[in-house]
Amino acid sequence: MMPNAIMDQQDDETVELGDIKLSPGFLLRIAQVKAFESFFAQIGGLGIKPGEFTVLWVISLNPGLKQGTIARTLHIKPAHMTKLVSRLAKDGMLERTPDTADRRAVRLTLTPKGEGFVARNRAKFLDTDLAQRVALTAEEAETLNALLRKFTGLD
Amino acid sequence: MMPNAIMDQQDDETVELGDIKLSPGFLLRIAQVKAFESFFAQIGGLGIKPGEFTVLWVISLNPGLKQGTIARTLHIKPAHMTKLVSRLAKDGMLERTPDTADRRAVRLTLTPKGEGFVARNRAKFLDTDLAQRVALTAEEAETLNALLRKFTGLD
DNA sequence: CAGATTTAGTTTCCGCGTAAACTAAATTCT
DNA sequence: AGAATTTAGTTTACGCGGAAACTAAATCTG
Repeated sequence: MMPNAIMDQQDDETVELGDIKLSPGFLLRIAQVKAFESFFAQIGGLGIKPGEFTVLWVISLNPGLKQGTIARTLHIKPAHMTKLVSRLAKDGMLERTPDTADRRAVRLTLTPKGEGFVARNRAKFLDTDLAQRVALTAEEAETLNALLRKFTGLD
Repeated sequence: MMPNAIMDQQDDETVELGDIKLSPGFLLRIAQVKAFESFFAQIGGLGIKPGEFTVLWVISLNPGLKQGTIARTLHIKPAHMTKLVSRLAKDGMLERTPDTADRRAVRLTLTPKGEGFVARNRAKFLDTDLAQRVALTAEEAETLNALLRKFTGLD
């Protein structure tokens, strides 16, 4: 029979990706999916998400920073930042204090609970060794990091 | 006056990020945000999203592939894949044809419209030159690509 | 072959993150 | 100083993507 080209296609799992494997955007998406999986596999039980921890981390390094400044730095949109901060405040991780000089602005500081949480989980979240757990050598991992820093403009 | 440590904090924009700049997960997230921005700046007007184009692309290279196989390959969850494919079908980009042998499975092929769309926008979507538009040299961009491919296991 | 299990895909429900509209405060411009 | 504009943050409405429950078909097992 063999009627048309569709029938020639095997239903096996070998999929041709072609040049899309060269697209930075595509590669970055897949890479982030893997990083996410790795993140939750390692510390899914803690009930906190990458963005939330990052905010706590930045506040711990810059106590009293304005909410908007942090949002801009971490590419978090204002509307989302409001909810994220509310969640963390409700969890007792941080405190909002309105700025005395500019009464629109909100300054953020960690509570002792928040400080403890960051200190305790610091190593797990930074997981600079993620790359090692994949196929990269230490040197490759460092190169990848450096190129990503340059790509993102964080250098 | 200068009452407490909070007041020492300047409200300027210099934010200390510390070791989080070494975290692959963090770097990947920022990198992907940038890639997204670049994507929409370049072709936002076309009314299609990265994931959608990628699916069309893969079907064009593998006509008649099963929906689930594509989803697994591209790390798209089944529930999301259903909606994504429905959208593309409604737009007349692709056709679903139930497999004759396995009546649960759905095979996907592009319509002429879909084929034309992929052919026409191929270059814009692959944008291998994204890296160039940032701070990377051609060689660095290639290294970054190679490391991401290895990291993601696509090599 | 009948019952149990697995597999493909869909539907329902929900949360995250965004855009748009809004409030309030600060700043700019005559 | 008073009106217009800008800025900080919140609220509301919504769409995307995911988890869980579900349907239907195929496969496995005794």
